[in-house]
Amino acid sequence: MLKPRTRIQERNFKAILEAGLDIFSQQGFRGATLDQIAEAAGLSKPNLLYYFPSKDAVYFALLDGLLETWLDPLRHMNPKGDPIAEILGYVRRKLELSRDFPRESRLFANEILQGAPRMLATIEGPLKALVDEKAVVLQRWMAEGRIAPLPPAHLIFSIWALTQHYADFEVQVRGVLGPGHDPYAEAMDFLTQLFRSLLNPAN
Amino acid sequence: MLKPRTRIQERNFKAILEAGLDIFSQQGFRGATLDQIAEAAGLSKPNLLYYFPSKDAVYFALLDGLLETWLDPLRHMNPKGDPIAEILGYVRRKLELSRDFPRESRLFANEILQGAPRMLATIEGPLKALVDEKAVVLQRWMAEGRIAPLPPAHLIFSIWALTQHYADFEVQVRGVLGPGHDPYAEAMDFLTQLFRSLLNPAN
DNA sequence: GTCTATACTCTGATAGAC
DNA sequence: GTCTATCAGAGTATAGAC
Repeated sequence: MLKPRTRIQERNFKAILEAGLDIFSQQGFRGATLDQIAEAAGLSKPNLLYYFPSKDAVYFALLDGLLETWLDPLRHMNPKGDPIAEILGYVRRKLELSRDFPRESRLFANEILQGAPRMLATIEGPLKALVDEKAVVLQRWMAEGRIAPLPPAHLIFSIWALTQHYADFEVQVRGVLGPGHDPYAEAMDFLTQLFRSLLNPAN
Repeated sequence: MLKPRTRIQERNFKAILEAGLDIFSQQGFRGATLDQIAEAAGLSKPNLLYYFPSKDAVYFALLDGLLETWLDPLRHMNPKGDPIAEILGYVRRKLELSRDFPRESRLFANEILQGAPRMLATIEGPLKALVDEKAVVLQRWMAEGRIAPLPPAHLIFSIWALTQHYADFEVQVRGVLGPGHDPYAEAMDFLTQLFRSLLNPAN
């Protein structure tokens, strides 16, 4: 993969990644074609392949660039903060990611749906490690009676599932709600209420 | 599409649908190839096309056959039953669907992720109608103070998101949990607790 | 750096022998 | 009913002119 040096290269490089995100997130890896990506980027197909040596290279570049952004909110959960506030903050940031970066969410969803052929190592490595680390924090909060006792990994799964649903199944959400709704604003209130009652140690 | 008449036709017909489910659910519509499906079904490609006139025909046959099964648990929610028991029963049946038919769940997920090009009418028609109908029931239960007041559509979304996550993101769930777990059994307990606390009218 | 032309492979679908 | 052979089109990637 080329390292961009000039201003034109910089611009084309970004245009390709932007177009790739558009197409890959909607069609999956195999469904996307270089023709579509090149056209969306405003380049010829050979020119696209001047910047990236292959279709795979574009896809990998997208996956790599995204992972950090995606894991960041969980990393950000502070073991020394107030448990409820920290978890609700995580939910909020994760939902904002779904709202502001739905294509990125769908790109991941496609990859996982297909059995994560290109990300299994990441899932079983860094992702599992991060979840395990945060599970310890959650369990301490539970042991101290500051939040209700729950299986920590499944608590994290529930946050992922509920927030990503609004990006990954956006078509369905909007179709079922009909016009005149703001799905993400409504989701924010609903999820706050959901996790408040779930985490309440009195339950 | 051929109507199966002999025993052999019956068997091949089912083999094709079974193989199609395998491949389409993993690769999405565009990613799947007739070669893959034919091989998985133990037939030659031309022979497959003797039973179904096109790739689309196989895909549509799968979508059609599934919709009923998928909507059934929600239909089954009884307006005259006990609210908490009815909703928890719905959660349980939906989770059992994810456990017993994960490929079907992923087939739908793929379709929705790609913008539901072949199912938008169904979503905005029958599916929306069913959700609207059940939303009325849920709102009555809320008005009567038998469950906590919540946006009904989002309550239903949360059931879909939380149960389907275990099928659609199974690779991730298993990868993060590591060996020695029974994701669905754990999910059943967790989701029961989650919806009990969420629906509790005292909250 | 970018384009035209093209090589080569894969894929959906058809023809026709048996 | 099933197979071999094959077509037309789309797809990834490369060569080479400018």
